[in-house]
Order: sequence, then structure tokens, then C-alpha cells
Amino acid sequence: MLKHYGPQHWWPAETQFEVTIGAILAQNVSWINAAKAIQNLKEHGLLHPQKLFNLEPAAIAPLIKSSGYYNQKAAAIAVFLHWFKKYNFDFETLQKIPTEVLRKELLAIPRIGPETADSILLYALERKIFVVDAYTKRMFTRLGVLTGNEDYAAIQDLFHKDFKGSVNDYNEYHALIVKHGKDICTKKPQCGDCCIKTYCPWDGDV
DNA sequence: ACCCAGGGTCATA
DNA sequence: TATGACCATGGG
Repeated sequence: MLKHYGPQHWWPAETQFEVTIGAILAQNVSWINAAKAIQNLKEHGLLHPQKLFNLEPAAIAPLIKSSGYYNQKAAAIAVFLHWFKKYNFDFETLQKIPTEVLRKELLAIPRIGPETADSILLYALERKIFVVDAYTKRMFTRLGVLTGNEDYAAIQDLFHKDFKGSVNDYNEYHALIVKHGKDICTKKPQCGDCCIKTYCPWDGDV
């Protein structure tokens, strides 16, 4: 996939905070919708922890309307910031905390689930964590690696056990799966076992 | 009109 | 534990 698509250079953001907020806003919506919400926060000069912390969820919600689920996401952002305040809104301080501890604390925040937590850990904090998403499950089920019944933890364990790579490799791997995910059929395979229109990670160009 | 998108949570059986 | 319902916008 790397050879076919080239490096993706994720996460498209200027700051660690932008990555983190983006991870929440991107939940189950197209990236374009999440990006619009990010851009809107930027244009209001609000994409800073202290600034957003001073807003009520009800004030955040209309600003992130384009990302959908805006009430839930505004609440999630507010609770995240309440947690982040403990660490002086400082990512350098977060870096001193072991990955497993951080993950647990992130998961304790309402509406930050495993994929969002892991996205923050990998893309904002550069921890060697594999991010599992719907594309991962679909693609590796099509490829016959998964049955399709595995849960998040089981899939992640598989990659953690078998994938030997650097943090940057983990970064690219997930990004490439998402990139490729946009090329594969969402429903029924039409062009072979892995249902890839133009390219198969196993067989190369089709 | 329907389906999907860089999920998560809760009620029900 | 495993489905189903719900959250909600915007583009194909």
C-alpha cells in the first residue's frame, strides 16, 4: 500500500491539540465534515485548550455543527478539556505518562472510545498503538485474515503481536488502510476476494 | 429517496 | 454477549 499510494503523512493538523479535537470530531463522519468544523474553530480563534475550556458545551456545539452529533461531541470536548486541565493543558506533561495509563484515562472520558483514544495516542502523542477502524475490519475480513466477529481489542492485539514497525510505520499503516478503504467496495466484493477496485494489497495492481 | 462517512453509548433480551 | 436505536450533518 505504501508503494502504491505513497506516504500519507498523517495527521493533517498543525498542532497536537488540533489532532486531538479532530479525533473527536471525525467520529463516524466524513473527514471533510470534521475538517470544516476544525476550520470553523480556527477561524473563531478557539482552537486552543484554554479558550475552548471557557466555553459551555452549548456554546461549542453550533461551532462544530458540520461534524454531526454536535451535542455529544461538544460534551466530549468539554469533558476532555476538564481532564486535560489537570495536566496544565500541556502535551509535554502528558508525554510523561505511560501509554496504558493514558489510554485508560482517555477511555474514561464519555464518548472517547477505543478508536478515538488510540488515534490520540498514535497521532497526537506518537505512541506505538495500532488504530483499528471499520476499514481495518472490513479489509482484513475480505482478505481472510479475520472472520469478522473479532472485537476491537482482538484485532488490535493481532497487529500489536505480528506487526513489527516503528511509530511512523504504525502511523502510515492505519492512514493507508483508510486511504485504501475509500477504494474498496463497502458491501459485496465485485472484483475478487478482497474487493479492491484498482489495487490489492496481496496481489498488486489488478 | 437511500447509503455512507477516519464511533460511541445505552436499553433490551 | 449481542443486536438495535440513537445521535446528526453533508456528499454521492
